[in-house]
Amino acid sequence: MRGRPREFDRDEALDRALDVFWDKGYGAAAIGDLTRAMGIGRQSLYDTFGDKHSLYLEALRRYAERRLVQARETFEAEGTPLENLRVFFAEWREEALDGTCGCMMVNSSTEVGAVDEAAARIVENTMRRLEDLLAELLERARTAGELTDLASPRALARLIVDAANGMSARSRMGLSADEVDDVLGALDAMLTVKARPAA
Amino acid sequence: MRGRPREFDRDEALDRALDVFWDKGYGAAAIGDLTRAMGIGRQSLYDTFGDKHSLYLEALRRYAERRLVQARETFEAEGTPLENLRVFFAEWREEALDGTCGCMMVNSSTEVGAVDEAAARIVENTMRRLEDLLAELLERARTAGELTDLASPRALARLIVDAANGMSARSRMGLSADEVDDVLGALDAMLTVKARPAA
DNA sequence: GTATTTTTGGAACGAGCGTTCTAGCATCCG
DNA sequence: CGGATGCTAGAACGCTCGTTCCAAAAATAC
Repeated sequence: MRGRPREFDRDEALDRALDVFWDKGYGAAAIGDLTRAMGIGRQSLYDTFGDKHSLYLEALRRYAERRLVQARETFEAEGTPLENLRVFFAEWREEALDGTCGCMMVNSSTEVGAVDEAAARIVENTMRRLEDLLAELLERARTAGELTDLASPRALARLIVDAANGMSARSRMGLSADEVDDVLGALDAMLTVKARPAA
Repeated sequence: MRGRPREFDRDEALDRALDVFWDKGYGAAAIGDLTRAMGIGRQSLYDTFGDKHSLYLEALRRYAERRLVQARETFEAEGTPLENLRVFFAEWREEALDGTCGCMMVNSSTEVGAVDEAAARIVENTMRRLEDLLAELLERARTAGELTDLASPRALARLIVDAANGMSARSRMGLSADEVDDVLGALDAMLTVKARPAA
């Protein structure tokens, strides 16, 4: 007596919804846009995901988790810490040039960050965890003698996160490869420079 | 036969509207919020500013112009280029710690940047001009021998703009002084470091 | 078969929005 | 004074949206 089974894949539908929210934001994504992209009917959406806000939070959590997992995998791959960081930079570069949507968490923080506490907490936690992961990686780089002593690993991690988020905001207006490479090159040079011993 | 004169100051009312848009964004700022903050009636708003979108663009232009003027004044003050840049950092620090709204242009770029072309153009032009001002300042710092040769003035300017915008996005979630100082300190150390001549 | 569940889609509700219209009152100029 | 303009406030329009209700069809389990 289990009745008719669901015809769509829940995770797949959630991914489609994620794409819509990522592109349009929360407010501008209408239910019609969502059901069309997800390939399901209104009632199925409400039965499966509750309401629009719940669906949004679930998509945002999914996005955040995916980002953290990717960063962790990159940071814990084989290779020196600095090499892994450069892979992270390369991934960041590709996303800045390809996608025109920016980082969904940055978008969320400015759109609903002031009103939606649940979303704000997700964004805040994720950014802090990403900062922690970066700080750990830089700590290892320092131990390995790969890192500049210009600033603490924590400070450098914070600068990198801010630069990434800032570029995400700019990526909406179309970034050239030069602009991205300038920023990444400056960061790279900074991280590896050895200060002159005596002024 | 000129009739009754306007009772409110147009610029002042525009500033109040700017505050509302800055705090709530475009979509979440209702006409009622605007008229209440501006201290005028609905009809006066429409007669004076056209409609909501025109008012928003005018407020955004005002904000952008104000930011550019402030940056230019800071950069062209007495003192060495690097001293002036540090004043810029101090102003940036204060805003990141005091205001919880972030930079209005960053907020605009994520909220309406995808839909509102007029707003996107304002943001884009302003950010480019700010980058240019920073690059000129850093160029002068280089000439004066104050600047690192780790990266070009243009690249450093782009990094600074991205870091500022990224911190703006984070400021919505409440930043501690440590977090801000970490980023500013790392940037400062980077800009002034002299690379070791030989490895 | 029956019972149960999911599907789809139409219809409607209710709320909020930007905007316009209207009417009445206030203030200025000539 | 009269004419013109600005202010206020209420009412209404039209639109979009999220959400719910409902009914009929389809697919499973017993």
